[in-house]
Amino acid sequence: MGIHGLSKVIADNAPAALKEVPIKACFGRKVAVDASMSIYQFLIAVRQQDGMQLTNEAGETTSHLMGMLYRTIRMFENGIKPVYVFDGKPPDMKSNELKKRGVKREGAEKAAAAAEETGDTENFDKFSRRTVKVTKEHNDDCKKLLKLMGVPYIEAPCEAEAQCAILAKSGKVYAAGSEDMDTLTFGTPVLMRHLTFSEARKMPVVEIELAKVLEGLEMTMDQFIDMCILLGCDYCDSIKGIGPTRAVSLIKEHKNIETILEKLDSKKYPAPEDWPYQAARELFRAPNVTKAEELDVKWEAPDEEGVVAYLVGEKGFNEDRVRSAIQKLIKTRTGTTQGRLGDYFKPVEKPAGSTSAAKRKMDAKAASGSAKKKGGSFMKKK
DNA sequence: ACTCTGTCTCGAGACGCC
DNA sequence: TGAGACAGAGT
DNA sequence: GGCGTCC
Repeated sequence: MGIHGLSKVIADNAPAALKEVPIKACFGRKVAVDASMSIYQFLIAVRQQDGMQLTNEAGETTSHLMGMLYRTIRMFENGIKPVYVFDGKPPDMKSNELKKRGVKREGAEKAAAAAEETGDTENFDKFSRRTVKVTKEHNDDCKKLLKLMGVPYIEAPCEAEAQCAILAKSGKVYAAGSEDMDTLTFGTPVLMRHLTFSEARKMPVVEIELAKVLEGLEMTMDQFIDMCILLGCDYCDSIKGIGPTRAVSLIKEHKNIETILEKLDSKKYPAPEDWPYQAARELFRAPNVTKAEELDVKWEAPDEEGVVAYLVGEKGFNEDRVRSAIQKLIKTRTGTTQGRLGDYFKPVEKPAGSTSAAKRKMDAKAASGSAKKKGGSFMKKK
């Protein structure tokens, strides 16, 4: 998934585009998050010692709900307001890629079954994680939970990453929150990575600014898209023998794939047969998305009893834990907690023109960074 | 020397008690 | 699925 | 922070 090696290309060629963001500087931001990707990660990671997913008594998986509940609350505690974006129908061009994944998954399923047969828990654990597939049920479970939590979600017509990018472009949200670098290729002005606020694994939130990526690479957006296709995307093959280094220099020299194909020695570097790079390019330039203006994104009060009825009543969660989790969520919306964090609230989510709060206690680097962003794209707050 | 490919490895959530 | 380390082949 | 537990 994503663009092969793009994150390294950016780190090497446009380091100024990358910025570690202090957690406090995230406060008040709205972020579009790829729901299916999150669910996928939870299904892989949330396991018990024997490698089995968490389930209720009926045997229904609950790993994804567990992850979604706690991560979402943790985001709110840090002032991040997520809007989750669910995948729609994948584009036809992705079917090759999806087929490959399906084949790999089948292999993993056999290996996992064999390991389970022989009681080899280590290998069962290893292979069963590779069999993970996000189903409609997983998605529906999470939509139900999000609705009860008062967290908005969007059903994208096609790729969630593209929809996230549009939301960020329009200013409905500040950034796309994703690990997937192709969100940049879809044109999100800001990509936030490692947006988990995990205490244990201390991974700093990293912001990538598209404008600075292009600046560092000295490319236009169209050139950047062509470079991403050369690096390797989900939609078509790339040219054998062209890796990150040559991809960057070829685009810089020739500006687009058409010219590269003219100039490149096709004996040394033959392009794939019937290479549909133009169609891939079109998917990045004009992806199938719902216009941001047509979307209503609102964060509402959580329905505590509803969440309890669902997670405790249906899914076997511990009631005390769920209630205290929801209390945390409620607290971040109203009351004293917001006051305490208010220092960081204004500078980030400003209505047009209020610069009064520009003063805060952050290190100079961070301060200049967010001050700049502030001027960019923001919507009125509700 | 540099670049790319292939193959291998590992890790992939979050909480709370200690 | 990706990201890093490595060996090996190609330019 | 490490480690057992969540369901």
